[in-house]
Amino acid sequence: MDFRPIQAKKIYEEVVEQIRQLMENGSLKPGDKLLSERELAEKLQVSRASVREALRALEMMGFVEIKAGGGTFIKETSGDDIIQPLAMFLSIEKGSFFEIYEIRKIFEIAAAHLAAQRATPGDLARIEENLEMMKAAMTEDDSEKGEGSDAAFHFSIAEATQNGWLVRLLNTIADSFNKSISIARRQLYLTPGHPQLLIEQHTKIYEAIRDKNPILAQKTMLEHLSFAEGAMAKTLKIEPEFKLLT
Amino acid sequence: MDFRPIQAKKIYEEVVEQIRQLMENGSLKPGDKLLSERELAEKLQVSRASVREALRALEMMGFVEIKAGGGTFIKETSGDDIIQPLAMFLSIEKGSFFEIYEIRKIFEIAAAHLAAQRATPGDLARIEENLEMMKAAMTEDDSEKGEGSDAAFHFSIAEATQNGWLVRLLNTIADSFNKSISIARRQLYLTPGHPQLLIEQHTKIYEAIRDKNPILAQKTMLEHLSFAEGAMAKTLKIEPEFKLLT
DNA sequence: TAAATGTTAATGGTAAGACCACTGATCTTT
DNA sequence: AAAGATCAGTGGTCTTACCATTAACATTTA
Repeated sequence: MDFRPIQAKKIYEEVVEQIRQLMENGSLKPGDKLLSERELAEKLQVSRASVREALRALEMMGFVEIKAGGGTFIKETSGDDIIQPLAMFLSIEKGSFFEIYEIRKIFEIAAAHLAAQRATPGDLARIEENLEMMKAAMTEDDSEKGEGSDAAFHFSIAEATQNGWLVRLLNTIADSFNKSISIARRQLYLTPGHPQLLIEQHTKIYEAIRDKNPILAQKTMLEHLSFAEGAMAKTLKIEPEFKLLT
Repeated sequence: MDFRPIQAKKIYEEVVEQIRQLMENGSLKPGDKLLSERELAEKLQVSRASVREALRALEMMGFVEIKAGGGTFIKETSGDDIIQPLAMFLSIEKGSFFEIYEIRKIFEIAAAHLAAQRATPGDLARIEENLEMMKAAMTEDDSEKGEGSDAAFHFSIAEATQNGWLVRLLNTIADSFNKSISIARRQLYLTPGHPQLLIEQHTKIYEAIRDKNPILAQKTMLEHLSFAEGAMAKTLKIEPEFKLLT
């Protein structure tokens, strides 16, 4: 006999699917207000609890925003939050320091390369601005400001690639990463001589991008990241598992 | 007066947070069985519905597996599914073809580079095996088998990097991507002359990795991906927004 | 008139109880 | 010992009820 299993899909998944399709074909646009939970339950012929579970799932994935007492709305900027689960995972998963950092290196190197090809004058101005802020932070001996402008520097380079997805992914990885090793990162700035080195490295990166030299940009970025990796690994007392990306 | 707003965190978020912390500090290990929904509700002094909403969220993010009638378990291989929302997003978001493909190129090129440095004899054997399967698929004119072995070929290269995270991320992106453009992908194999070209390209990639030549590996991989991108864009009638990654 | 205030209906948030289908282990029968 | 029946436990779903918040409307007040 050629029987096929009876459909046993969970109800909330069906609800998610229907809403997803409405978003896909454009019937639901960002900002739109969804039917109330009670109305949805009635229309779909399911309990309100099932509708709620579906909306929870969509909320976690960043597709809708639920306002208590107000209603449920299709979220405007889906995309940034899509990767929230990744951030959560990074807080749990231990011992993959070099694996994650390698991925970050892959992204950042590519970003530097692309930025050198595509950066607009406005992009360059932003990058330089962040670089100047780093220098100011050093002379003021303000390590917190230093870290902030450092992150902003890398962010502005990612933006210069004109690839929104690259910006989102790189940011998620870098943010989660910086959080999970904040101690080592702090140490990176407090070690005598390091601030000057970091500024030199950042300056080289900026100049390569400014001069529209993709190869040099990715080379200087790699040198910078490898240096930071080594310094932080030292603080964390970890040994690299294999040869670094070159 | 200096009042601060009362914390009005949603209950299910609190539940998620508590479970997350238990996973983070190791009290909950992969494979462990969670308390039943009813027990959790009693221990946490919340309703079962709230517990269920929390478990739904954890399920969507791939941290737990819920078996009807069996129980809830901490998932073994969290990581593959972490990015499921990404797959859903790709089905909604239009017009980011080149952005996503660029990210895929970044990953694949880096993977080829690293594979050439780190591939073990076993890795090389697997890569070659998939290459042979592609050739067989071509002589048999089996386009489905061709696509499958093509994906397997790229997967085995990613595995050869010895970086589990790279494998996971690249797979998620490549899978979602291939699904969303399955028509164009099919066309890629049905166009006269293309199968031979694809095999030539794959062979060059394999040889570069085998000869432990990272630079050549990433060059041949880029050529291959750019060719595929151009062919698929033609089918989809899309024009690149900017110069391709070089 | 216009701003502040009170009212109210709708909405999401939570709780409690009930029943069903499925799972897995135990017990019974063969 | 193997096969089948039994049964307690679990997630899946539905129903009902009440609370807290929101936003729109109506009212009062300066």
